Formats: sequence, structure tokens, C-alpha cells
Amino acid sequence: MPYEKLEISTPKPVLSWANHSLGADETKMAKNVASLPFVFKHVALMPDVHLGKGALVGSVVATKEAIVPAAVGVDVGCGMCAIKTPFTASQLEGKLKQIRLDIEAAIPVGFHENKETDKTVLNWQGWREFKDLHSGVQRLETKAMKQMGSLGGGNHFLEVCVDAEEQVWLMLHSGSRNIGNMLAQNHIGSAKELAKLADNRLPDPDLAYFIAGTPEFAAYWHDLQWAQGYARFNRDVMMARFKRVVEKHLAGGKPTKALLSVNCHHNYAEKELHFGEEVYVTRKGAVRARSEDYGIIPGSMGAKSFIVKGKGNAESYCSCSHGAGRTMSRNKAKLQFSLDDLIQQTDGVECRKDAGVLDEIPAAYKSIEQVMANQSDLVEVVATLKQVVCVKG
DNA sequence: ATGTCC
Repeated sequence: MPYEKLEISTPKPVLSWANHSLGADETKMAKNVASLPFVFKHVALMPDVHLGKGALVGSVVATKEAIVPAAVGVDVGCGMCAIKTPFTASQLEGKLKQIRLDIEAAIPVGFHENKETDKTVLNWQGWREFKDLHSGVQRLETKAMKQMGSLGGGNHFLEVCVDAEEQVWLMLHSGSRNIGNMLAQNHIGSAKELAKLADNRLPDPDLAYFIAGTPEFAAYWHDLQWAQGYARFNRDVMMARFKRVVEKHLAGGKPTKALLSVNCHHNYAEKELHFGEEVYVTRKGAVRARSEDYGIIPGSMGAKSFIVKGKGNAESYCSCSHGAGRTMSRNKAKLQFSLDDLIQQTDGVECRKDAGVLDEIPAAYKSIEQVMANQSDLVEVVATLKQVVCVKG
């Protein structure tokens, strides 16, 4: 399905790949962003678009000579990692429960962190730059080290999946933990201070921005790129441990070679070339999908997930959706559904089925199949995955 | 999302 040009009166057009119309709050948010003077060409909305803070989750905002830190958000570098293993579904038989318990033992989830920092984590080159980070986060170095290789909470998860050819995949969703959050919050605060001092007229205080060439922009950009690197390596560390757990059960502990590896951000900003111009591209709940890019689009805990390859669609700034997108808030989901609903909707998945994850119930999300149909001009499907084990943060 | 609400 191609995009629809939304009838929102702003200086810049808003192109939407969603097949649903936006609510009043969502329309206002799209309009606010599209009215910023430094927005490039147009704003692109992915098919899973929904309300966020400052900017819509599932939006791609390209900007010239400026950036909006709140549009990137606080979970800097949040994204997905997946590997295709040489194992097949039949090898998993009778082992799911033990695999799940071993994943939980190997990777701290929720508010837990690593007790010790192993060599792989200590050798990360990013620690050498830690002293150069801004906004006085140096006291958080020990915590950042212990959180490297930990999942976090919310909708962060680890899954063992099986594709249509019965091949086993490992997949996980996580970000830059507390350190990325702290850096982002500090810079968002600094942008708001600057806006107040300059008496900027903003459609939303969360759209305070930094201008390229200023020290504040440079400081934010530096910390942003660092946090994105932290998030990517965090996923690599967890995936290595995850792979070892599965190898222990399926290969007698022998190391195996992944048949395909993907590690993509869906909450980040990058300098890119679009329509012949260098721009800052903020993907807030969106994945880069140039023709050579692999991406991961997860469904909810009872639904399918997709490994995709980009089609390099220029109008979308070479992007695609980051998931199914919520249809209702976490609070509403908790009120509307029961534990029985959750048990029914996650049938066949080895996972938690308690009140603590009720807000992640599949029915609180859009249909991933519909979302995929809406972006057939943005990505092609490489593999369709169904989870058999799901560990929630 | 977040040592989850100083």
C-alpha cells in the first residue's frame, strides 16, 4: 500500500502509511512537528503510528541544521537483535521450560542488573569515552557497566522463535537502559532551558530543539551517538549469552555459527543523505529500510514477527514500522482484559501469564498482519517468525 | 523507557 497524504494544513506535508485515520491528539502532534521551520520536505508516518511524547511513535522526522531531543525520546538506541540459528524446531521438543529458566538465569531482566562485569563488557571501547560524556553522568559509570548485558522492563523481551521452514531464531528487544535515559533527559531539559531563554514560540514545549553549530547541539549529538552504541552493544552481549544457553541445550555446548544476524535501532537519529541533501533523520519507533538493510518487526507476545529487507523507498526516508503499535494504553488493557484472556491469547507460548504482563496482551496491539500489508512498498519479508518461548522484562 | 512514586 502506498502512502496517503494527510489533509493537515501545515507548511510541510504529512505522509501516512497507516490505514486508520489519526485521532485528534495524534493529528495535533503530527501538525506540531510538521510546522517546525527546520523540518525537511515532509514528515513520514509508519503504519503502526500512535501517540508519543513530543512526536508520534512510528514517525520519521528529517531535519536540516537542527534536532529535537524529545523526538528521539528517552530510550535512546532502543531496538531489536535477531539471529537465525542452525537448529530446527524438532530439536526444541520438551526443552522449552528449561531453556526459558536458563535464559532468565543468564540475562538479568526487569530491574535486575549483572552482579559482575565480564571481560567482553569491560573491553568495550565506549568506556574510554565515558569521561567525555556531558551533563555530569560520570557517577553512573559503574551502573552503566553492570547494566550492559541486561534487558530492562516494559515491552523489552527475549524470544525463541521458529520460522515457516521450521528454523530456530533468537530475538530480543532492548535499549540503552538507565544511562541512555539519563543522558536523554539531561539534554531534553537543556533544550527546554534554551527555548525559554530565547523565548522560542513552540507548538509544544517538548519540541524544544538544538541548532547545528552550537555547543549544546554538539554535546547532545556526541552523547546520543554514544548511547546508541551502548544500546547496540548491550543487545550484542545479551544475544551472545542467549545463544550459549540455546547451544547448551541443542548442541551439547558446542559453539555454532549464526546463519544471519540483524541488530537494528528503532529509536534514534542519524545523519543521512535524502533527496540529494544531508539531513538529520530521527526515527521514533521506525526502522531504517534502505535496499541493503535488514530489519526486525516484532508482533506482540502471542503474534508473529517479521525479519524484513528494505526496499529503499525514498518518500519514507528509507524506513519501515518498528512493530504492531498499541491500540490501547497499558492502563486500559489492564482494565479491559482478564488473566483468562491472556492465557488464551498466548496459547502455545512458554511465557509468563500473570497480572504483571497483562498490559502486553496481544489484543492491546494492532494486527501485525495489517501493519505488514500497509508497508509492502517499504519492505519485503525475509522470514516469518512465531515465538515458542518469551521472556518478558 | 527509567535504581518504577521524594
